[in-house]
Amino acid sequence: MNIENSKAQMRKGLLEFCILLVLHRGEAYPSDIIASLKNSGLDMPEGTLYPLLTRLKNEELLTYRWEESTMGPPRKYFSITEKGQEFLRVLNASWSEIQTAVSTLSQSSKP
Amino acid sequence: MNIENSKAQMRKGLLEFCILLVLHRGEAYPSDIIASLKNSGLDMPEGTLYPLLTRLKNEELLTYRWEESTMGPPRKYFSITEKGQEFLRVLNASWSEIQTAVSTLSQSSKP
DNA sequence: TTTTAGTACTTTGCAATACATAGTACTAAA
DNA sequence: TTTAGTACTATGTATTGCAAAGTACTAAAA
Repeated sequence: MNIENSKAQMRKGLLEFCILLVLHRGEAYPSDIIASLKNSGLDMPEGTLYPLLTRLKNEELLTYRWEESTMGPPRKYFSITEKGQEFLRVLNASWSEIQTAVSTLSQSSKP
Repeated sequence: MNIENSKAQMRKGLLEFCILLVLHRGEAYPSDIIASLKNSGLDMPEGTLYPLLTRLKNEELLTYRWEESTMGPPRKYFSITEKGQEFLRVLNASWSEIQTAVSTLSQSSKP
């Protein structure tokens, strides 16, 4: 059990949720997303983000458009779809339930 | 993307954490643990719990003792070790960080 | 012009893990 | 001596995060 990894484990189930939260604020391209997540205290490597974006796009929760960049290759700007918004609401509800459950487990003491 | 599963995904990274939280309250055998978790809103099937308990025990975060039962086969009563307590503190810190991160992502709006 | 560096997207393969399922074993009651 | 209820164990698989290597574009340096 390596301690460094405990936060990473917890984060894993929240990856899609966090991506959708970021894109809920407006369209962004992958480096933007990674920066936003890092800024909030969550690290997500490229090798994780890109496949996830592709999966979310295939499920029609996200869409994207190409935009030329003067600083390198063109960028894929992703944005959340209406279907994605609906799913985000579900995830928000799930997140609340999880928080409540953990909170309950933390606070209760044996009778 | 099946909606029924979104909560399950989020829960996955918290399994060990929740088991340790339950045992922090006092020793319990697997059926107790499953009942406690269910009572808090988390379902954990046997096929998940037993291997996890074995892993945590091998890492010396848990220990157990056998106790005879009049209602069937003997039970394995698990309890948390000092090492487990320390690890639980780490997990609590990680959990706080995750909550803060998600909260930040939820509340921020694009400038 | 060619090379190098920086940025961005893509693909591949592996290791870890949750968990469904089936199996073993014990007790008590029918 | 079956049957049912409870408890622990073992096996096999599908998913998934992610490291790492690869491709492609632009701009600046040599």
